[in-house]
Amino acid sequence: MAPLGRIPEATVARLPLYLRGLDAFPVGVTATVSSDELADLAGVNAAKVRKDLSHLGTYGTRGVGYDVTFLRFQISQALGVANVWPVVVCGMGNLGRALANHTGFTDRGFPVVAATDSDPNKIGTIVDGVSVHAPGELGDIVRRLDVAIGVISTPAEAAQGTADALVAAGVTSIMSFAPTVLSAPDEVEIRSVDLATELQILGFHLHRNRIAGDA
Amino acid sequence: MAPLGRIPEATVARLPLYLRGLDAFPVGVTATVSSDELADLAGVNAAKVRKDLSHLGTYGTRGVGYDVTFLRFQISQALGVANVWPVVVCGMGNLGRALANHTGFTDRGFPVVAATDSDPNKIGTIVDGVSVHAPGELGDIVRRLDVAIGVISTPAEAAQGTADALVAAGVTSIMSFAPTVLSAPDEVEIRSVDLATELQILGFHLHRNRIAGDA
DNA sequence: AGCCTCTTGTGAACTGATGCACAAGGTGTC
DNA sequence: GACACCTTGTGCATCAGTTCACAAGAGGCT
Ligand SMILES: NC(=O)c1ccc[n+]([C@@H]2O[C@H](COP(=O)([O-])OP(=O)(O)OC[C@H]3O[C@@H](n4cnc5c(N)ncnc54)[C@H](O)[C@@H]3O)[C@@H](O)[C@H]2O)c1
Ligand SMILES: NC(=O)c1ccc[n+]([C@@H]2O[C@H](COP(=O)([O-])OP(=O)(O)OC[C@H]3O[C@@H](n4cnc5c(N)ncnc54)[C@H](O)[C@@H]3O)[C@@H](O)[C@H]2O)c1
Repeated sequence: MAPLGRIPEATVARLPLYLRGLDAFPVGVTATVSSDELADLAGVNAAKVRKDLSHLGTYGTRGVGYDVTFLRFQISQALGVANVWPVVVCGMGNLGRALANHTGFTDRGFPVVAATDSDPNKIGTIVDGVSVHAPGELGDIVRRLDVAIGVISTPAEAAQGTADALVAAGVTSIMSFAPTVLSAPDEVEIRSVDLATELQILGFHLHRNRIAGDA
Repeated sequence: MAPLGRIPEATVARLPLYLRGLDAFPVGVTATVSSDELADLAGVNAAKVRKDLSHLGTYGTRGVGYDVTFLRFQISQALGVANVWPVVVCGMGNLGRALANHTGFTDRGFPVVAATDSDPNKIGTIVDGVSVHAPGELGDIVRRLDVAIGVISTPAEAAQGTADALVAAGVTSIMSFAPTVLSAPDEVEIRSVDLATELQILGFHLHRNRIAGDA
């Protein structure tokens, strides 16, 4: 019954999964989906689906389920997927190139519009359709291309400096792959994707099971 | 005072950060670190550091802090970082290549020992020192090279099949980049790294702020 | 020794998220 | 219209994780 109140963080993190789950239904065709089905498609449980959707003020129909088209619209609305948020990739190394070359981002409203790199051999080149600039031009790029999100894929040593430059240019959303802690003002949202840590968490469980197995 | 009880998931996820924070101290030199300092280095707060470390049964010294060398040893012990867990990368495209080429993983005990790809032009080649095999050979590879962790960087359509093959070969730890839900037996630990979702979460906050700003 | 300062370890309150269970409300059939 | 059948929406209990606040312990200084 919440018309448009605050949406819990945990719910926000699942909305994209629901949206993706709805891709299983053809567009334009009238269909309904139950919380049970959607739960399967998104890999969560049905109670969570219902509670999450209730935060959107979305009304399904009791006895029937949710109208797929309307639900898609509601979630898109909440996430603001109609917007296009231009992305700048800082550090066109192995990872940066993979990101820039990835079509899935552009499709979902996150086009990579420019890149920076400190390597003189890369500056001025165009990689996968993305032009590479000197780090010093970051401020210009952000303003000129209306960049909303900065991706940090530089070595860890350069990450904080890059973050500072992004913040100085007015970017308030950062996704970082550098294995280091970044500091920034509170209003800047930083999502740190730490793959080495992910592997270490897997390693922890392997280690624990091995010990348990031996005992 | 917990000697070696169950460690909460949230704590496990932070242990690698503490370990990384301790890199700020030179090895072999005697030094102590307070929960406050370590909190800064890991980007969390001091209370969390103390509670987390208390789960390891680690004892710091009141009035002084934690002995850096001993703490490093304790956390390493808990995470089992002394072990080496061989990794197979499934899908040597943009992302797979970046991962295979990344030295940071090998350094931390996660060497990429082989890869698979369905592209006949890639099968049989060696990319960045990693030999690429046909998907059908996955079982052999896992057994022969004692693979512990499977990375899925295939297109989403091929992800479930790849996961099934990994599980059939006895792999119980999977890190997936494919934007899809994977099903597997309960004993298999799957960590899904969904970059498009991460961006959408950033997009949600941008969207919300934009609305708030207009109001 | 006595005292002061520092920092840990932890009980306890609090917060946010999860999952259960069921009444409320809708559909379809006879 | 009445009844049988579904599935939502939500109140409530529960759980995990976070944060506070402080007593207890350790070192150092006089
Ligand atoms: N490649 C992976 O699979 C992987 C996995 C986990 C984490 N990471 C992390 O992601 C980051 C990038 O990894 P990578 O493998 O692409 O490294 P890389 O060395 O291939 O690329 C880094 C790029 O950043 C550029 N660079 C350096 N300083 C810069 C600056 N100040 N501004 C802009 N560009 C700058 C370099 O010239 C280089 O091209 C690293 O922090 C790494 O630890 C990478
Ligand atoms: N590149 C990125 O930055 C990025 C970002 C987010 C998510 N992803 C996801 O990661 C995955 C890989 O992305 P990518 O950009 O590397 O794609 P890609 O198309 O460059 O690479 C995919 C590779 O997988 C191989 N492949 C196909 N079927 C296979 C199978 N059954 N077994 C083994 N290999 C198989 C293909 O031959 C290809 O080489 C995709 O699911 C993508 O959605 C990538």
